[in-house]
Amino acid sequence: MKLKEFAKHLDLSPTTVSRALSGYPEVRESTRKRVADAALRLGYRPNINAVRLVTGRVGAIGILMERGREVNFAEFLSGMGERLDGEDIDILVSPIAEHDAKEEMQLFSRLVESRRVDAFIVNAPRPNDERIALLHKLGMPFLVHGRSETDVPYAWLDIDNEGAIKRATAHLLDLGHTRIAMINGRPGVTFSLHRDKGYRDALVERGLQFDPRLVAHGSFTDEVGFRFARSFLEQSPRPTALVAGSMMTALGVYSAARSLGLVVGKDISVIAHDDVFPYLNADNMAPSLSTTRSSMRAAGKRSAEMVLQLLSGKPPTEIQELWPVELILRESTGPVSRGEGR
Amino acid sequence: MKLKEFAKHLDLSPTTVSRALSGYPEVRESTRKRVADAALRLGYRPNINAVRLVTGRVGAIGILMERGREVNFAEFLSGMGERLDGEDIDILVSPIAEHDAKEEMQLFSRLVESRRVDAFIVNAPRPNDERIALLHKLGMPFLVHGRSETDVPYAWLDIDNEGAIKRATAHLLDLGHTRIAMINGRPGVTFSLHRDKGYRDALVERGLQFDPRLVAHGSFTDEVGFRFARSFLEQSPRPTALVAGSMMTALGVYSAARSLGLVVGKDISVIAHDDVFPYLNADNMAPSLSTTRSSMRAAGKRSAEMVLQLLSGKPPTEIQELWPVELILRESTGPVSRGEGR
DNA sequence: GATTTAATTTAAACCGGGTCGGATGCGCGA
DNA sequence: TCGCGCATCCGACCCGGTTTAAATTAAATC
Repeated sequence: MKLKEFAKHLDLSPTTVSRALSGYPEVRESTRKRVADAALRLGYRPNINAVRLVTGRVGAIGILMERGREVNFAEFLSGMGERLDGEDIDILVSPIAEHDAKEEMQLFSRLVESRRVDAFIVNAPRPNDERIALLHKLGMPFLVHGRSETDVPYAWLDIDNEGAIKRATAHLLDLGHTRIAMINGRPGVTFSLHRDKGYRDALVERGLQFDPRLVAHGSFTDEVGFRFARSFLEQSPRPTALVAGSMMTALGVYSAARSLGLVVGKDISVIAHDDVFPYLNADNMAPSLSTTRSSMRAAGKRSAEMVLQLLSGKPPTEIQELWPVELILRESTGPVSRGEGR
Repeated sequence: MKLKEFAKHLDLSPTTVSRALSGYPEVRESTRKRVADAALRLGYRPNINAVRLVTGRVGAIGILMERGREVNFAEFLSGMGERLDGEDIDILVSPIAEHDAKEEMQLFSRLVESRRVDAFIVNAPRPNDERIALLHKLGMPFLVHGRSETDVPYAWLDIDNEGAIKRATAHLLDLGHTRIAMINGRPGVTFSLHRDKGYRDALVERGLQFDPRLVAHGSFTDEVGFRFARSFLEQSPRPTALVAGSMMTALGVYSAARSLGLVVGKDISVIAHDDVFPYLNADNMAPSLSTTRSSMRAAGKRSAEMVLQLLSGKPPTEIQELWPVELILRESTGPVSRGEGR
């Protein structure tokens, strides 16, 4: 059913019908009601492509899904959906493989320039992220989930990675641990840098020296967690505590500890960062896992909200939020055991 | 830059330019080249909304992301992306909460009727799934990931859940286990039903009786795995083997076993279904986990391919695939230990 | 060289709505 | 009664391309 036919049914002009449905004030209330009812009854719905052509809006927010970041990603999406439910805005996901940087940027350019979305969400930015520069140059509204160091003014939502890891590390120090290892995220991305800083600062404040052999970088998989944890735990002297970048990493760490006959929470304390997945709960691990916690879903929801603000014209520099991170202590952390530590 | 301006630059009519870029045969090769070069140089790109309006195609495949199914979902998406890379087709994700069925269907109807996508992928179908009926009624092309029992002819891609679980169960029986528990997926969805059938058939073929107290249904989370595994393992006589619906479930099962002082692979054999996540590897678990394995990513990739076939006019009934599932034995399965079993 | 035929190119008609700039009609005060 | 303002409604043009049908040009045939 097209607008014209539909309007004829109602003995009205297409103009009036269009306005009635879009809520313009110059339509009599009774007329509007009549139109709305008929639309429902006859199942009329404006052709979305026509609307988009004429309004210039696409009705979609774009987001890239990088291979290897799928875990948190789904939760983030889900959060976005919560907020976008009812708005007439879709989420357009472009999965991209981890090509080399150049190829990735090309793909990204194509995506942005083809204007299939009204705004973009950029994940896991790096300092001076090229993507941010490009989006800014092209005038495409965007929100960064995370932060970047750049001259471009931009909107962002980030969690306090630095503070979280600093606090976690400090807590382990308070428990008497002095050799604390960390399995961080991929090298180069801002959040990994922030976490590194938090870790170092905590050490420095206690007068301890940073030991590069105790820090590793990699993606958030059990594989990486297992491998690095093994190599850390085989060092001598052995670290007595370990900060893990994600729940998946922690699973690998637990396995590694077990494979070496070490008891988590006693021989080795573990704190991991938890994005709060509905399918993997720190409380259910054995022993239960101490975590720095921040809901990825909540971040997704809030991000959607912030993008909407962006689209309604609020300046990017007024759309910036830093979220605190909780530290939740469970069984995986304990005082350094006798004979270990300093 | 609009088509008209761009054409003027080239001293050609918009028609010819449009055709040159779309690869129609009635344009001289030299002309086409000239146009293509200029397009690149001047950065001309057809307005996507205009193209969509006139062609009637949207250039997007829709897929619903149900809360609670996020884990596998991201992998599936990623696979789709692999195939869709280069095609001018986006993935439109609509996250939906688990409302009541009615509300969910309404949302679904809105989504489908608004024609924002060219085709749909339906996940986790039930027998006689309403969504399938609706899509069929509306003439919207769709692919079902999984199967449904319905009169409607439809395209689908499914893994052989029944065969996989039957084989897994049979293997456990071969090892001497007679009390085998199963933590299946959500009740009501087809794949859970298929798995139930595989489980029962394996038992029946060995002349064993089905015991409803040994089967549970729930979503694929560690929480569910933990809870059900505990309750199974506290039964007397205790089951000596357990089939888990997912990797996450298995994590919960491992925790439950540990919390009861039972050794996986010795006191209790475990086989889980593995969708193959890059971040969670059955080999890295301690002990390593025996699995029925089928790549969700591969399924996503193939699904995208099948949708493309659908869109190019191939009849749905010719687009149906059942994938076999591997059974991979690792350390978590072993013969029933002395004193246990029958 | 005139006539066909094939190869290119183009003008014009859409695709299906939104919205600007008037119409139209009615009530009210002077 | 006339003029004016307000509440409603409508005609026509525009969004930016694709595609049909027709025109133009080049190549082929006799």
